[in-house]
Amino acid sequence: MSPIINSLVMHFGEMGSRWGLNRTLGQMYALIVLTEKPLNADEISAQLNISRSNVSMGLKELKSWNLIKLSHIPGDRKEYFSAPKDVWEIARNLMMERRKREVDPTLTALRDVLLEAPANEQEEYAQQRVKQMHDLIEMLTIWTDELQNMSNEKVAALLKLGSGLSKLLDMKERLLPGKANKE
Amino acid sequence: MSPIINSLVMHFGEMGSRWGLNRTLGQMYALIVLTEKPLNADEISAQLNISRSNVSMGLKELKSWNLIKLSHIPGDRKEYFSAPKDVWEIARNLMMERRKREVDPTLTALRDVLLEAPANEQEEYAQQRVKQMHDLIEMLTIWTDELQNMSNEKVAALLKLGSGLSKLLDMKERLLPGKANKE
DNA sequence: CTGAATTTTCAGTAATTTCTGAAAATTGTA
DNA sequence: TACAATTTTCAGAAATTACTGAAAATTCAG
Repeated sequence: MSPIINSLVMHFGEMGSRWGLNRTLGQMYALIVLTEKPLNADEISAQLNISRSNVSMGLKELKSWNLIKLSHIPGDRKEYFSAPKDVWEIARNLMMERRKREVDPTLTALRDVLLEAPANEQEEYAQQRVKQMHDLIEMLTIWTDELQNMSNEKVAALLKLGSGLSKLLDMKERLLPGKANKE
Repeated sequence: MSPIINSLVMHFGEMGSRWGLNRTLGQMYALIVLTEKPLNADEISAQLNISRSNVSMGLKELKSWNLIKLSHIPGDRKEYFSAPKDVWEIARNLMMERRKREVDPTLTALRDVLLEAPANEQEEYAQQRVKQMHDLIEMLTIWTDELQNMSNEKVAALLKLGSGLSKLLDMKERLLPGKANKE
């Protein structure tokens, strides 16, 4: 493996655990993303020195995250894997899956709590905090939905706004003062 | 512990591991956030059935995330802990710390790779992908900086935009077509 | 200062997560 | 359909991470 690719594979291995993945998954995905031609499971297993079965489990996981594409080579029965060529697509899918795993269950739990009648002072306070959290998380959720549906170009434009964002908000406020937004 | 609080403590315990924390940390923070009066380490230890030393380590971690506030009660030598009353502040700090741990090191690693001269075809392809990732992550970083510096009200307004966001972008494009934004 | 109260550290243990090899299941071709 | 190629599953082993109790360090009132 080329030194550059190797160092990135190592790095993403380290980071893998900090993101919801794990070391092997991070390494596998780095290798797949950085390699131009699709790889089969044996190649991945050999390059990363991990067992064939571990690769199989890793690929299953990456599939469930929608992070890899499957392809075939004529006359070869093996399956070949590659990453979307578009980093935006990768980022989108990552965001979506993380939200599904990390945020959605909490939103549900908070909603459930809000349906209960508070039994005393303490619970009243707790519910008030739960309400705040719920509202914040719900807004974030709506936002990420919005990002999902935007074109790459539009998301890119939005991100490029950077510090212009604040100004844009002010402008909007001047043009459409206090106009309520529906979701 | 009240049933409502208990169920949330359990839930955040579960989720703790999916976020960069761990079970105990999630439980501790849920308890602190949902309890109105500041808690001391012994109370936390008792309520959650975890060792005093574990609480100490957890509090150290929560401090490093800027998630808790320290206070004292006159005539009591113990330290008391509470969460910011403002969920935005919590969300902000969480975002900042996660970025520091999960994104910044990667940005650095990607930059380092971009400084190397590609040795062959493979490396050339890899660098091209690294460039894409780098640019995307850098934009995200600038954005989160921007969010850090915005007032709560402004962030709230931004989040509330929800699906109005897309329209706002269009509007901007009409008014200031193609205007470049500096960071 | 002294010493009791409190907090922190840390080596060892417990719990959890990840990884492997062997076996089972699936796939596609002849 | 039969069978070789390939992939998946899964029980146990290995590695990692989290937790504890005991001891050390710190803090602060007297």
